[in-house]
Amino acid sequence: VPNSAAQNLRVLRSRKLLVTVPDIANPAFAPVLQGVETAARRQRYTVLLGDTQRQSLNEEPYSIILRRKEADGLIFISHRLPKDTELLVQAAKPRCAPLVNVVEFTPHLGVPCVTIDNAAAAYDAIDHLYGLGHRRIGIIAGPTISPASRDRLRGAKRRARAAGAAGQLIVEHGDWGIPSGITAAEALLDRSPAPTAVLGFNDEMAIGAIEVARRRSLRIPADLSVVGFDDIRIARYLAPPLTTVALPLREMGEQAVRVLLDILGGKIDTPLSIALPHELTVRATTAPPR
Amino acid sequence: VPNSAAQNLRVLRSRKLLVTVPDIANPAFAPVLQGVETAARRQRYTVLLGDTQRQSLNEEPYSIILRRKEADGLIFISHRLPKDTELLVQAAKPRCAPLVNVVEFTPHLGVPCVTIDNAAAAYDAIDHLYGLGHRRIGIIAGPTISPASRDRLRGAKRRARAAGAAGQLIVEHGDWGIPSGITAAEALLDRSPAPTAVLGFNDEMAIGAIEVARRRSLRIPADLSVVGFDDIRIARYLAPPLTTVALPLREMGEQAVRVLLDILGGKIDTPLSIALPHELTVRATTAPPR
DNA sequence: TTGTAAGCGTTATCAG
DNA sequence: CTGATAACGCTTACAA
Repeated sequence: VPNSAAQNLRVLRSRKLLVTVPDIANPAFAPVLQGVETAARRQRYTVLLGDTQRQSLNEEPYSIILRRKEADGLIFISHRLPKDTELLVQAAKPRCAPLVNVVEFTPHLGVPCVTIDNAAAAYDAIDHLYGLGHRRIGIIAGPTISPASRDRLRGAKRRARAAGAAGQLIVEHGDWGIPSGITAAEALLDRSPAPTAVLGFNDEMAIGAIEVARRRSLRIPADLSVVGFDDIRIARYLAPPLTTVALPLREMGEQAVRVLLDILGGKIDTPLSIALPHELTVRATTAPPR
Repeated sequence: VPNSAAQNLRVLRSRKLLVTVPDIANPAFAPVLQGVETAARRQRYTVLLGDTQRQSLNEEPYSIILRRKEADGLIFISHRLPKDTELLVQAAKPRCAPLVNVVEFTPHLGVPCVTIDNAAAAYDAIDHLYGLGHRRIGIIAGPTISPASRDRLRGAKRRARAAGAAGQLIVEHGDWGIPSGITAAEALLDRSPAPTAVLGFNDEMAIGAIEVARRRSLRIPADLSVVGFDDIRIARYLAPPLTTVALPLREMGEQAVRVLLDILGGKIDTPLSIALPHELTVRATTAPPR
């Protein structure tokens, strides 16, 4: 059995892919990781894992990994290029640096990304609520800096404008975590008139909204409808089961590996970004308003 | 910036730790991974991730990684030694091979492990239910082959015997996933007399029990009490918030790294296993039986 | 077909 | 203290 370091040194290639996530404990990222891991193993690559805990500071050691050729490429779930990787992008011009974003980016900066059509997805979610008769809708968006969140906001507003009700859309921003969803939902429900429905830009923040409803003894969906984003594993087991925009998370991870290996293989004819289909999954947290 | 492969070849050490999990999407493993990642980075190690999807077949490529010196050591969450690593254990005798188990093992086979006192933890959970007045208790255990599950079963039975009610404990086995928890809970509640409380050996199977209660219109905790294990992040946000035995998952990951690095550093005076404290976290799924 | 040698980028050693 | 040199284990190219 050949020694890995010697082999890597000889061929100048590590057959390792670095994956950085903002927070492993976010249940939406696990399927992405599974997809990455599966696709990587199929191509005889292994996965180096980095958890940045959403701290820019924690990204630095990982950009060093790339520069040390400890990994051949990087797949990152983040709303920004990891610290110090701009250099790599510049250095690789006019070709692609071996970086691929999943989930959080929109086509941007010459960095390939694997996403969904975020605007259309949010449009669909709001459309569902309008179809049920809701007009005053609260949105728990992600951080204002997140491209995915911005796109979703754009799609949501477009649907509201189409109904001539853009002013009826009220927005709060969270950080994707449950506690921030709680805070945002409190603010939303304190408005008057209060919204009859809340759309969270991920399931965790939607869970925050459900928690606030519970605390205020609002029945879901009778008194308040809730829609999430992602379709994490427990979404269907919440009480009541969560209506949510399902993302093909696992496949997004697999596709990210494909794109990255294409870049590494020198196939520059790779499209710069891939949008996969989403699907509104209607369960039991949405109903007509009273 | 020095090249990693050359450096590794020169010093015959990769500063990488391989971590294999049976299923990344199990929310209990994420905090363990975070602990491992944090502790590893602190010691300037990086983490190679492997997801075995509970398939013995998928373990093989990872034992090769060790043999190729692609990683210096292995932390594994599994009820068995990964395929082909028995060889490493034998080869290292009488010293420790660089393998450490987290969460799933009990002191066993000369493989160091980081666990909790599983028997005591289950004893405490059953004791809580007895204290509330429950006598007929259903248990959703893990696979019969899992050492952790066996120890928990032993502790639960000890508490039941202490109350002279060992026969009142009824057991079904799941595979740690929600669907298996549903199946097991169905079987439990079909018994007559039906149990007034259910203890799941992880939170996901407990969620399965809650789901069955919902389907049968049993109110929790009025008609059925439920206790889980792990204290995953969403446990406190379930409706009602889940009573569960909290495991120090993150710290278990950190300790596993410490033990592994001690082995790698040749400190053979390392204790062969570490048991960390658990804590029964009482929330709202438990109450006296009607 | 089989075998031999060079060199990948470090670090550690040893001589100046 | 500074600078040349060998060796880590493999792959590949080339010669026998």
